[in-house]
Order: sequence, then structure tokens, then C-alpha cells
Amino acid sequence: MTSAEIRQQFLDFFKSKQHQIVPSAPIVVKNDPTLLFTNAGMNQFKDYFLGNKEPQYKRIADTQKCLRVSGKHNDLEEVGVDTYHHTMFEMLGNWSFGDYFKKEAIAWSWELLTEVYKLDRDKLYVTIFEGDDKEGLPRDEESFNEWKKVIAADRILLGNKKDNFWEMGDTGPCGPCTEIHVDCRSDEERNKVDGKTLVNNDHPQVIEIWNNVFIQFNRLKDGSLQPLPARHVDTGMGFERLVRVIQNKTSNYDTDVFTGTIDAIKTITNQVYQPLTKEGIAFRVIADHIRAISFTIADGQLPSNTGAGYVIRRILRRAVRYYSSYLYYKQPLLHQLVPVIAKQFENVFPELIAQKDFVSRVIREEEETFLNTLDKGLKKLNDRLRYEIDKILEWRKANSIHTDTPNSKVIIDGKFVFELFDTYGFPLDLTRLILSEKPYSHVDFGIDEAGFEAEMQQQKSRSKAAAVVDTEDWVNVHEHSITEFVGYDSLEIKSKIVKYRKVKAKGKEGYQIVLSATPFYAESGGQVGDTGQLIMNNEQLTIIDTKKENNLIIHFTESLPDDVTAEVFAKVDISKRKQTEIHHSATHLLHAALRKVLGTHVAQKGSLVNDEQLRFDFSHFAKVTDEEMAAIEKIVNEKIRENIRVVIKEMNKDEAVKLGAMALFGEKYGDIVRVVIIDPNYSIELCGGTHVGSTGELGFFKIKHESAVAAGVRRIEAVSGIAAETFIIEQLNTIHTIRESLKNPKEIDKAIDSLITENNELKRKLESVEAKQLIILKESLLGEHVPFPFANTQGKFIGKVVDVSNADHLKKLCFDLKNDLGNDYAVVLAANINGKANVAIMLSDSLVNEKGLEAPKIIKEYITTIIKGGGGGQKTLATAGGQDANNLQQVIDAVKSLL
RNA sequence: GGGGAAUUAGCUCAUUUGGCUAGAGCGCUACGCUGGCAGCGUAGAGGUAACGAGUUCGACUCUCGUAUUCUCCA
Repeated sequence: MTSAEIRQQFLDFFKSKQHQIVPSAPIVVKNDPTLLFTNAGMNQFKDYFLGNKEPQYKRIADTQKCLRVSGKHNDLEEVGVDTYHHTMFEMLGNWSFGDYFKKEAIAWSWELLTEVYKLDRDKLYVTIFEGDDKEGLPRDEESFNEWKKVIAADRILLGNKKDNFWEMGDTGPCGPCTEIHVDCRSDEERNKVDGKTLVNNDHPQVIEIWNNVFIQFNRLKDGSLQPLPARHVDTGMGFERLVRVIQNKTSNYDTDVFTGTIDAIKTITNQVYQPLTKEGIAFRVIADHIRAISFTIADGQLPSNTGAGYVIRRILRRAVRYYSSYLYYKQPLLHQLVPVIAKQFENVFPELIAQKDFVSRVIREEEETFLNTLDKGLKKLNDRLRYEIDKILEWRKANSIHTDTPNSKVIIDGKFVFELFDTYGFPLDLTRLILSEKPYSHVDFGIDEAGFEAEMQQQKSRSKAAAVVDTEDWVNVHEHSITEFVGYDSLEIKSKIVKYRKVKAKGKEGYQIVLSATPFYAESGGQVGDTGQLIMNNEQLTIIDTKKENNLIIHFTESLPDDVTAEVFAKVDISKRKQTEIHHSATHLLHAALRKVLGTHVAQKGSLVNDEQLRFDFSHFAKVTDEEMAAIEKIVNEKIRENIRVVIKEMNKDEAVKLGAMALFGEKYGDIVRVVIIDPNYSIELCGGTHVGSTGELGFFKIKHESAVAAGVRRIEAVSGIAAETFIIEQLNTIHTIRESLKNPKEIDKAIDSLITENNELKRKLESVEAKQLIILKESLLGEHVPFPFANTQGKFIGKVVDVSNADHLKKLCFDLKNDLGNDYAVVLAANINGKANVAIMLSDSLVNEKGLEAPKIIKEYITTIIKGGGGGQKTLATAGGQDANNLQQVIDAVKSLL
């Protein structure tokens, strides 16, 4: 059975049990501060469990893209080393929201595994929750009784709270779970050791394949458990594992989920996949990581240096490290695998093939910059090693030790290795690898790993201290399940506080408030959250921001009202909201214009809309030219003048897509979507934001700036409405000011040109005049040289206080004189420049070598005290400066007396 | 969000306690030589040392701020 068939049978099976099959949510999570990536199948249904949202269907099944890079059983550094950990994986799952419970869930999972997949019943074991005295929870009898119907009682094992009680987080929905384990060992081994002793014992061949969670409690912050009114089923079966079991392999990487990629790597690198070698690990790392990287980028998350983007970057770099270190491949490799993956998942996750050129381009660029970074780190490391080796060689020479004596041992301090890692991104294991390869055959290099760890710990605690956010439990005020958002139509309403909580971050206290109904738009889809007021009795509270936590609209305030139960009047800051709406509608006009002018490959990659401006990031592979920008602005302004009515409709997603709406990857939508139409032939977009009534309200549109944000992604910043007016006025004012200072010429650009030309000419002239003066000065100085006795002959001494305008001229004079003075000379020139003393001393090589004079020494020992300053330079030429310019003749005399 | 670092010629990078006319390689221009894979020689152009303040007699160098980029941690 192929992996594609296995996946399809899962979905078909649950479809036959009246489940709605839904597509995978994006792997990148938005609107949930506690999560960067989807890490379990249930993430997209969290709101149903929390009661923030009513489910559309009571039974759902799907396959969900998940990403895990850290956690109790998962560490990025382990992936690829063994044969079953992954960063990205698919989670098959079926759900019941207040519908069926333990009986059906257990019966169906048994049926699917044994009758559809035909797994051997003798190899299966199940676990159930044994109960926990501390929590006051009894054994899960219900599950036990259901299992007894299909499996022998001695194959039903008891599990403790750690293994068989599932919790979403520190707080929230939770409940007992039952797991199905499979024993994949050979018959011979199975006869020797009973499988049930190996369940939950980290045996690589006795593994859990399916977890059925029965959600029936809510965990509060004080640790207590509250029974939930509606009970849910949440299951998860790791797809890669399941395929491995069904295809009867010992490694996930030997299944057809991965063999295609591994073959492609073989072809590209010309290496052989041998599972047990270092190279084998590299193969697995690459095969695993490329999936994670490709799908997250396809879901809209670009690599970056913070948050989710940074996780992607780390995964990508780990893969680069492995192929460049172990597969001897030093060019970008990963991007070449994107087409292979895209093809493989064409029918399951079509978002990748739709963007495969974009994705591989982004990856390629990342690979190139990191290979570059590695080069830099390598250079820094080599410099250090060179230094250590030189030190040893010198020491050996001094002690007359031959190089063929036993090896020296050198430990590179942890601080340096950490710096390499922390600042240059040069990974510890790579440093270790290079050192172990003996860069110099007579020295053993080692790393002070404890020192490295200590530095690392310091860094971690610094970061932790800065990021502490303390959130208290919600305090319920009024019973109310779902917040109604009325802000599309009204900007002020009467409402009441449903619940609130206190939040502490960086020593600052604040409150988060949930209202029964609210006109406040919560930050989403790039549009900023509303600000405004809550007014009650005789009190007024400022809302400083509005954000979403999953489906919950949260208002941020600095304080609480005296009476939280009172009726509140919620009022949005109208002018700010209005101007924000103008920019949001302008964004839609811009998006459509971009596709018209640049092509339909343009897709939104990010957006920020506030009252001051709009920022729009989109995929495009070249700089947008001035002509293109002008064309874009022209179209947008035409659409504004047409004063098109903005039509907003709610419909189901398929209908919207049929209508031609741009479906945006990376956005999470329910089945009912909001469609914003600005002329059905011009712009149709799925959008939850707020908009103007008709385009005429925008007034005018102007692009301020175009730039690049990443490989293949451009950014346009633009203004509309009042912001555009202000921008234009500012620009005109600037031109006006320039015009005035130029005495109102007809053509400013020509006036400026001629001004610049004139200025350059004058500069040149002045320079040549000064140069001529210097030559005259030089000639006269040459005539004033006096002899002094040196060796068997005579040297020439020139010492004079001269009149120059610039300290550099003293130096220049010296160099000019040098060419005319021959072999043995000494020159000292001094000048008073703007009341300050400047001195230059030049000595011939002969004076330095044979008489032991050095210009900087002379300055420090004799001159600085006279001029109250300091100075230095090279042995033959040094300069000095000081505050006291009254005794310059003394300076010259002082130098003369030394000769 | 917190730390570390970088920014010097078109490109890649040097420049040690603050004082060297800020250099090299590649590229570019001109001339000359040359049947060769990055051919050779000579000469030359090219710099606001990211930006802005400050300290100093003097700042590429030290301090502070801003911007951009890299990097680690959360």
C-alpha cells in the first residue's frame, strides 16, 4: 500500500462515519500568542474546545501539517540521528465536538487498524489512564470496558498521568487518553521478550501509533480541574509512523514518504545512502528538513531573524551544515529538492506546487547567505588557530624542540567558541568537527565546553528575564459565551464586561478586557487594532490596543473601572479608524493594480495597515521600475475617481473562489468567508478587515517607497486620504523652500546642476591655488636649510614656523620636501592654525637608523609640553597638535638642539 | 522582546594602544605586448570610512544615538 493510499483510506473511513473532511490548516499559526506553529492536529479546533466558537460540524477528520522543533520528546538536534523523529509531520485525526465519545472512538480506531489496514491483532497493545490520587481522578473504567470488547484484558495496560492524561498547556481543556501501540519486532524477538513490557519504554520498534484523547475537564491556573459541559474527542495518528508500520519498514525514511527525496539527494550529491553512517544522518536530516522549510514558506512564513521565521532559518541552516560537512557538497542544494516535494504532495497540499518557484528561490537565497556566513566563521576560526600554532612554534624554537616531538594540546576557550557561535552563527558541532580533523598535525585542539555552556546559560537567562509575561486567570463578570463583533457597522455601542484579567510584562501592569459585544476591530490581516474609550457612569477608560487570541477579542487597558459590572459605552476612535479604513481599501486597489501591471504572479506576502500609511509586501522578482510605479499609481487613482461602491458579502469559501476571489495561502478561514468586492472586474479579495463605503473617500493615492524585504519579495509603502495630502504638502513645501533659496529660478533642476558644477570648479581652483602656494613655500624652505654634522658628512636641517590653513598641509610640505632633500635631513614645521599649535617632524631613514632618533619620541619627550598637546606617528614622520600656539619657535629650537 | 557583531573603492576584504598622504586582490579605463584555459606588462580613474552628535590639539579608530545587515537566545 502506498503512503498516498494509506492517507486516503483514513479519510474515506471517517467520511463513511459521517465525518466532514477538512483541509489542513496552515502550518504557521496566527492570532495565538502561545504558539508559533501548528504542533498538533487539534490546534485549528482549539476555539471549539475553549468554547470561543461554535463548530460548523460535530464530526471532523483531516490530515494536518505539523511542526515540532522542541518539546519533551523532540529536539531539533535529534532529528535525522535516529530513524523516526521529524520536524514536520502529518497528523491524521478525527474529532467529535460534543458528539460521540469513548465508545465510538475506540471501536472505530480498532476497526480501521485491524480491518482496513489489516494490522496484526497480536502485535497491538493499548493503554488507559490508571487514575491519580493527587488529582482525585479515578481509573478510566469506561475506556477499559470498551477495549475489553475487542482485545484481551491482559493487553490493556495501565498508564500514569504523564503518559495517559493529556493537557493542552498549563491551563485549558484536558482529559484522559488511550493509546494504541504496535510491536514491530521480528517473531523471534517477540517470542523472547513479551511486547507488553516494552510499551512506553522508548523501544524503537515498539511504538505508539494512535492517541485518542477524551476531553472532559478544564484546568484552571490554581491547578484545579473543572468538568466541562460538552465532552470532546481529539485523536492523533502520526502519518509517517503509520506508513512505516503498514509498509513493514524499520525506519520512517525507508517508506515512500521519503525515498523519493533521498533518491534525489543521491543524484545531486553523487553519494550513497547508508543508514548507519554519518552520511546517512545527513541524508535523513535533509530529507526531513526540506519538507518543513518548503511547507512553512509556502504557508507564508519567510525565514527571518525573529519568531517563527527564525525557527525556519535554523532548520534550513542545520540542513546546510549537514550537506556541506558530510556530503561534501558546497553549493546550495535544498532548493533543488522543492520540485520533488511539490510533486509528491501535489494532491494533498497543493499550496506548495502552486508556489514552487517562489519557495525554491527563497530557499536558494537563504542557503547562499548561510554558506557565506560559514565561510566567514571558518576564516575567524582559522585566524585563531594560526595564532595558536604560531605561538607553539615560537615556544618550541625558543626551547629548541623539534616538531616531531609528541603532540601539544591546546584548548580553545569557551568564550571564543561561543562568540563564534553567537555572533557569526558558527555552530559548536562544526567547530568541534574542524578541530578534530587536526588542522595542524603536531597539535591536538580541544574546546573548553564547560566555558561554552556557561556563556550559553548567561545568554539564556538574560533573554528569559527580558521576556517574562505573567498572565493571571480570567475573572468572569457576566456569563456570555461568544463575543459579537459589531464594528463593521457601528463604532459605538452599549455593552458589558464579560471577563478580564491582569497581565504583567517587564514590570508594567495592564488589563485585558473581553466585552459581550464590541465595535473594536482586533489586529488582524495586517490592519491594526482599534483604540478608543470605554465610558461608564462617570468614568472613562482608554483602550490602547485591541488584539485577537484565537477567536477572542481582547481590549488592552492600563487600569480597571471601579465597577466592572456596570454597563459600558464602547467608543472607537473614529478619525483613526476612518483613516485606517482608507489605507486598507487602498491596499486592495494597490494589490489589483500590481497584478495588472506586474503580472498575476504577484501574491500578498504581508501587509500592515494603520492610520499613517500602508505597507504591502508581495512576491515579485525584480525591482519595480519608476515607470511601473507610475502606471500602478495611475490605475489606483483612476479607480478612486470612479468612486466605486465597495461591496462586502459573506459566502462560503468555494463560492468566493468561484467568483474569482484571490485565495490567500497562510490565512485561516472558517467555511464562511467575507468577500470584499471593489468592481467585480477589478478587485475581489477574502478579507476580514474594515473598509470605506466607496473609493472616492480615498481622495488620492501616492507610493512613497519601494524596497526589497527578502529574496523575491518586494515592499511598497504608500499613503492615501489625509496622509497622502500631508505627504504631498510636505514635498511641495520642500521644493518651495529650495526654490526660494535659489531665488526662484525657472527650472530648479538646472539651477541646482549649475550650482554643483560651479561649486566643484571653485573647489578645484582653490586646491590648485593652495598647491601652488605650497610649492612656493617649499622652494623657499629649501633655500633656508642649514647644515648640521652627521656621520662623516653634513645633514640638512629645515625648521620654520609657516603660515598654512590646514594641518594636512604641514604633512604635505614634508613629503614634498623629502623628494628634494636627498639622504640625510631633518625637517620640523610648525603652524598656528585657528589659534592651535600644529607640528610636523620628518627625519631621514639614515637619522633613524644610525642616530637612533624617532619622530614620535621627539614629539612625546620634547614637544608636547611646549604646545600643551600630544602627537605621534611613524618613526620618520610624526605630527602633533596642541592648545598653546605661543611658543612655536621653541619647538623648532628644541628639535634643532637634538641634532 | 533581550544580547553580540558588522557597515571602509563597483565587488571581496586589510588598516592595534587615536597621529602612516586609508591599502590589497578582483573588476573598470587607456596604452602596449600576446594564437590558449581567469594571458601578460605599464599607467590611471575610483573613498563624505553607513548617517548624526560628542570627547580630543587631532577620530576609520573612543563614547552616545539612528539606520541597515548578520547572528544567538526567548
